[in-house]
Amino acid sequence: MATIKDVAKKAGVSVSTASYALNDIPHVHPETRKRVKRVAAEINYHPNASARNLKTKRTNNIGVFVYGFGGPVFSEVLEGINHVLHRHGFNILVSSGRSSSIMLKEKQVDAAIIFDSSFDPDVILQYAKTSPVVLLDTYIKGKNIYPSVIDNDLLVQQLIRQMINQGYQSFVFVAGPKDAFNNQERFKGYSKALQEANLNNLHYFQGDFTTPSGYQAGKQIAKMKPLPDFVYCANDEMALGVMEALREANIAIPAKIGVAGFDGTYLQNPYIQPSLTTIRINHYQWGETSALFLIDALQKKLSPKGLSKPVGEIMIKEST
Amino acid sequence: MATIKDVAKKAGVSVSTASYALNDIPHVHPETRKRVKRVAAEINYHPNASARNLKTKRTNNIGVFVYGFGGPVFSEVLEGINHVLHRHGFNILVSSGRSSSIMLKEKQVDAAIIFDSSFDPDVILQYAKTSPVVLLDTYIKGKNIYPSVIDNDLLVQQLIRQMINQGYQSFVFVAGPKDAFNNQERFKGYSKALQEANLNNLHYFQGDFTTPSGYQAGKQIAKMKPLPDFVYCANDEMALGVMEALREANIAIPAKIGVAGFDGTYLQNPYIQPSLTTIRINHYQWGETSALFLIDALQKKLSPKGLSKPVGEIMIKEST
DNA sequence: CTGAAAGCGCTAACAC
DNA sequence: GTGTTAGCGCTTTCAG
Repeated sequence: MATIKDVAKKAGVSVSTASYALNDIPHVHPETRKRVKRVAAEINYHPNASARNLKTKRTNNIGVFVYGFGGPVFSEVLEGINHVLHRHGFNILVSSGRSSSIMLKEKQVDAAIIFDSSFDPDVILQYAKTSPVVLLDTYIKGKNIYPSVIDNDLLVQQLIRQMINQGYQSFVFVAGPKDAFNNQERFKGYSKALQEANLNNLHYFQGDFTTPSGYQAGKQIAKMKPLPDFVYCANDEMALGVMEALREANIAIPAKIGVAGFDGTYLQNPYIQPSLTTIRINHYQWGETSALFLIDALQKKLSPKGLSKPVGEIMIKEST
Repeated sequence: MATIKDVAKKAGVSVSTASYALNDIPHVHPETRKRVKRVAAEINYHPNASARNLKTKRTNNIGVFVYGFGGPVFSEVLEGINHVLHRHGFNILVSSGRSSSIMLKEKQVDAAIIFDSSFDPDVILQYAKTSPVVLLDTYIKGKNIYPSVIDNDLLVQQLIRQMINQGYQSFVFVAGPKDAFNNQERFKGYSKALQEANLNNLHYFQGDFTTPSGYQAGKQIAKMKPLPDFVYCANDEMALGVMEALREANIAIPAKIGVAGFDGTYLQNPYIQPSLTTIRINHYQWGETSALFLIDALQKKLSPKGLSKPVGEIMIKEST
C-alpha cells in the first residue's frame, strides 16, 4: 500500500510538506499542493486510519451501538443518525453485542450513541470519562452521559386514561421482555391509569416485542371468559399479532374489544386493518436530534438546554 | 488513559513482557502473567486499537456496508453475519454511504461484505487488491472479489411459468427502482416466462420497493379495463401495498386477480391476509454463509467450491 | 524467562 | 514555504 512517504518522494517534497498539502494546511505553495494531490491520486494513496488516529487521538468515527439490527424502530433511528453524521462529516460505525464493547474500550470511536439496554453500564461509565455518550432508552447518570428516554410512563398513562373515559373497563396487558426498560415503564403508566380509576389489570401476558409473541397472547385472550374489553400492548408489533389472533377468533375490533400499541411504526401502512391506536414516536427525528447533540458535545459546544426527550403523540385510530 | 507503559511500570516489568503477558504468549512466567493481568484490570487498561492495528496491520474488524439500515432483508442478513462473526471472534462494523468508502479506503476493516449496489466499483477493486470482499446482490469480477447473487432471473421465471400453467393469462409487473440490479433481473425472468408462452407484459408500473409505492401501483391496476388476472411484484413489500389497494377496490384475491412477490419476509406474519405467494430467500442463512466464507478467505483457507448463491424456494400461498 | 529498542504511518512542533 | 524529527502506543526481533 502506498504511504505518505511514497507520495512525498514521487512529488519531490518532504513528508511533512506532503502531509500539509494533503490536509489543506494553508501555508503550502499552491503549485506544490496541486502536485502533491495529483501524485496522491495517481498512486491511489489514502491515509492509513490507524496511523492518523494514533497520532491525532481522534478517529472521526461515531459509534452507534444497537441491541440488534432488526425492527422498524432501530432502522428509523439509525437513518436519522446517519443523515446528521453524514452532513457533519463524521463516519457512522454501527455495531452490536460484544463488538460494541470492544470498540468502546479500545477507543475506535470518538463518541457513542447507545441504543441497547443490555450494554454493560461499567463500560459506559469508563468510556464516558473521556468521551461523550448519548443513551437512548436507558437511564444512567454520569458525567458526559446524556440520556434521552421516551416518556413511556406518562404517555401510556394518558392513553389509558383516555380509553377509560371512552368507557373501556376491563384491561389486559401484553408485555415485552421483563427486563426491558421500555416494557417496565409502559407497564407502570398502564397500572397508574388503572389504579386512578379503581380498575384492575386482569392479566399480564408475557411477550417479547415480536408479532408472533403477540399472536400467542391474542390466542389466550380470545379464550378469556368474560372477554376483557381492552388489550394494551407494549409495542405495535405485538399489537399486530394480537389483532390477527382476535380476527381469527371472530372477535371484532373495536366492536367487541379495543386494541392499542406503542411506537407508531405502522401508521403509514395501509394494509393494517383496522388501523391501530398507538403512541407515535418520531424515531427518525429522535436519531437526528441525538446525533446533533452528540456532535455538539464532542465539540464542547454544549447547548445549555441539554438533550431533549423524543416527542410522543397519542394517535387514536380505528382499533379503539 | 492507561497505556501498556503504565501497566509495565506498576507491575515492575518491561513493556515487552507486559505485552507478552497480556497477549498470552506462552513463554512468560505464570506468576508474572498473573501479576501483569491483575494490574491491567486494576488500572482499567485496554490496548489502544489504533496503535495495535498500526503495528500488526490487522484490525479484527469485518466491515458490512449496506445501502440503508431499513427493511427486513437487510436486518436478517445482518443478523446472520453478526452471529458468525461473533462466534469467530471478529468485530462487526456496519456502515453506509460515504462512511463505507472511507472505511474501506483507509483500511479500517480486514475484509468486507458489501450489500449496496450503489457502491463505487473502483473503490472495491482497489480494496480487493489486498483484502477479500464478498459482494451480495451485485456482480463484479476480480481477484479477491466473491459475489453471491440470488438467482433472480431463473426463480422468477419458474414462478411465472407455474402461474401460467395454473391458467393465468394477462400479467402486469410492479417494479423496483430502475437501476436496481435485483429489479432488472427479476423483470428479465418475468419477461422470459411470458415470451415462452407467447404472452405480453400488459404494463410495467414503476415502484421503489416500498409498500406505499406498491399501493400506488395497486390503485392504477384496480382501474385497468379489462383487469389483468395477475400482478407480479418485484418484492413482497410492494405486493402488500398492491393487495391493500385491490382490497379497497373490492377486487378479490385470488378470485379475481393473483398477486405474487419476492423475498418471503412476511411468511411468518399471520396478519397478512391472504398469505402471499412469493419466492423465499433464507436471508439469515445467506448472511451466515457469506460471513463464514469471508473468514475462510481472510485466513487463506479458501474452500475450493467457492461461495454458494443463496437458495430460493417458490412458496405458493393463498394469493394465487 | 525478561528487557532494550526498532519501527508501523502519520502529524505537528520547530528550525530554517 | 519547506524540511527535519520526535513520538503517538503497540508488537516483535534480538540479545541476554
